[in-house]
Amino acid sequence: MVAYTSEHPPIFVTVDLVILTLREGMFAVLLVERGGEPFRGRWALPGGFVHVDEDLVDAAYRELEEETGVGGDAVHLEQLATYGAPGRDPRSRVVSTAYLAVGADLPEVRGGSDAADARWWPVEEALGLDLAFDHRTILGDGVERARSKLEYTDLALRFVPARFTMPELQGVYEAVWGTALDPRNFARKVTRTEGFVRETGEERRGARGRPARLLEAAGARTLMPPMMRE
Amino acid sequence: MVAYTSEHPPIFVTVDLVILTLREGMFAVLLVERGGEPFRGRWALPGGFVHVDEDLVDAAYRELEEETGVGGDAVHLEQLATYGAPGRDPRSRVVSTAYLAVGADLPEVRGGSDAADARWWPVEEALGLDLAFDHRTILGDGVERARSKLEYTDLALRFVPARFTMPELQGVYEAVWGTALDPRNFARKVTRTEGFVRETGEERRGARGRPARLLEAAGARTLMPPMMRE
DNA sequence: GGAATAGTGTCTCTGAGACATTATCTG
DNA sequence: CAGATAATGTCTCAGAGACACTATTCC
Repeated sequence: MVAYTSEHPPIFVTVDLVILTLREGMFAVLLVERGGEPFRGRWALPGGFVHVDEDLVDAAYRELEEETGVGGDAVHLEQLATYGAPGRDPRSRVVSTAYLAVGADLPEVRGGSDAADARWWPVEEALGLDLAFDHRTILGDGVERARSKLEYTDLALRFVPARFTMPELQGVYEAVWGTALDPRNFARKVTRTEGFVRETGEERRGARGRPARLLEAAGARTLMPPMMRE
Repeated sequence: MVAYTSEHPPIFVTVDLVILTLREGMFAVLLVERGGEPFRGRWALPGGFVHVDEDLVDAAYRELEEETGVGGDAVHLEQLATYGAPGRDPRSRVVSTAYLAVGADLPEVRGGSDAADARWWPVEEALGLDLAFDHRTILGDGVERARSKLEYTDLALRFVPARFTMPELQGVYEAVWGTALDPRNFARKVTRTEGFVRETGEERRGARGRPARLLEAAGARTLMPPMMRE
């Protein structure tokens, strides 16, 4: 490694966020409509520049809070990948580190500091949009990461509140994977996977039908054996 | 996203490489001894600055070739993660995207353009070194990525030549995972995993003992069902 | 023929997948 | 009591893990 000289010109660094949640049982992602050039009027992932003295993950938390109003504790955040092709931003060389955020029932949003509009999109619809920059690729990678992490980690629990029911948890898997699962096999699998969920002893009453028992996380971060995607 | 102003100062971007191979059956990583400050005399991952008009992955290929003399085709390269804590480089703000490289029996190396020395280290030893920057973290992440990708992808085949024997393949798993495997169960598993390996019809003779049949890759990139790490 | 290395079969157990009925609540 | 929703058990099949001997070569 050599000393810094003009041979190694600086590069702009941004973070972009793939923020996933379940809204009314639908797998959804937050997109913002661009208010300025380039790509004015096109939908994009929320994101922004990294400050000079700011860690990448802190920049991601800051953008997350700015866009959703939700603080870091309530939301799972993990690095996805870094996208750095020259020309991905027509203005200048910009390298972007993408983060995946997952939260339970994140709030409705409208507008933003520097965006014309912002709203939740059903993930399948969002994947069909012609997004700004290389955000279609990033979104696809984020969705795939979430889908595969449902298999072998407790990521599904980030899509539901601290207390949840077995049918709600099954709904997470069904919405994110886009498949139907058998409730008998699902419940058996969840129950027998050591440390995944635990009974709270309480029930959720008041709705139609038989009351559902409330569960909570039991602490395991990785699932052995994993859940099977079909 | 706003326009570029002095509010968003540029940042230096580098790539670092975790280059893994098997040398005489030992799981090994390439480290370079730093010839300049900071961290002069400490061991580090090979890496360097990204050029202004160079894609990140191209910078990684370039560094790989500079350090090992091996071109891209022979080596598997994938992005690992990006490390961007302020202060990780004492000189200025540097964000580094790390890549994982895996090749079969990569050549001996000595010295380098900008390094005092370079050599292959047994991975376990390297993990015990006090590496420069945050390279201990990066190395740990790279090794864990390789270990887990042996389970569900054909990454093991990148550690061996195009034609290889069943005991050689088993040796990859044993060296990288650091565990002993049962040859009967191993061969059954490999053989029954659709598209993993195929017989070439040839044998390797000339060594002591019964000749080993030569196998080759059969094309599958992901293994279903996965190999099991103990 | 001896040393070295490659190659293989069986049994048991665990977990996945297919499948329909009963239980408990609200209105 | 009707409608809605939650909860659960059995059978079959596939794959993992434990385990020891035979086959083929070189010297």
